[in-house]
Amino acid sequence: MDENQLSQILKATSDGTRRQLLTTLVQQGPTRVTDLASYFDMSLNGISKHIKVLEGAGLVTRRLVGREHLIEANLEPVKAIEAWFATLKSIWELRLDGLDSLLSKKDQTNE
Amino acid sequence: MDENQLSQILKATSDGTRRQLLTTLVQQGPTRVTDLASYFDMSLNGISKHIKVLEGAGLVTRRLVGREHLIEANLEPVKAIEAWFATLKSIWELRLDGLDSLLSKKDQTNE
DNA sequence: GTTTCATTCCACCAAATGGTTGACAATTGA
DNA sequence: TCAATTGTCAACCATTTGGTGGAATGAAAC
Repeated sequence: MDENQLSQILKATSDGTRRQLLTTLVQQGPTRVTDLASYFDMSLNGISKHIKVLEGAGLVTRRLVGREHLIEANLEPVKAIEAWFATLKSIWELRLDGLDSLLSKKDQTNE
Repeated sequence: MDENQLSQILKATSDGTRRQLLTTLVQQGPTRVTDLASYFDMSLNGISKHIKVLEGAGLVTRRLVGREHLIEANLEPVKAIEAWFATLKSIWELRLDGLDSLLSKKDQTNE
């Protein structure tokens, strides 16, 4: 799991506007940049930049059709987040297990 | 699910140093700020600020014992991230189901 | 071929971020 | 009592971020 990539994905999703963009894309399927922008009270340029960030994180792909850019959601990278969290949880439980066995050992030797 | 809180959690975890801090805390249990800082090539103040960010996201709690601050990991907020992603996935599948039924309808009417 | 449409690139701006140092308050221990 | 330890706060700095407007590019339509 690439730390840098994980940072990119988390940072991309940490912005509310970008999460809304993703939600819209997931609901509507491939959508033009202009149409995406129409849902937000923001300049087209602003949305374009947000899309680039999502694209950089792999959360979105782009398909050019004539002069239009069709943007499509790709949820696969979010799995990296879940994997990271799962690792963290497993470390957590490992430590707790260690504490448990330590306690029961103490119990056996009556310390 | 509070959007603002979700942003805070994602932003807090989007930094590599803070993720390492969390990992260390999960491995070692409650740890003093100075001891945490010793693992990183960074000033104590820098670590202190990172801890504040994690604390703001609820990913870490603080217990004062004399002059020492014991920092402890709290993974519960990360569930909000998983919940958000689960919602996104369900919306995704909902749309695909819609497409499926549309296709099968077309199929029935032989269009 | 000119005009219109879709989008990005560039330059700019204000605010947030990640880091530093130095001063300060509280607790500890000699 | 007095010095050392633990940690935060405040100020500062460079960089990144989120936003803007305007020029440039490229395809489409008339």
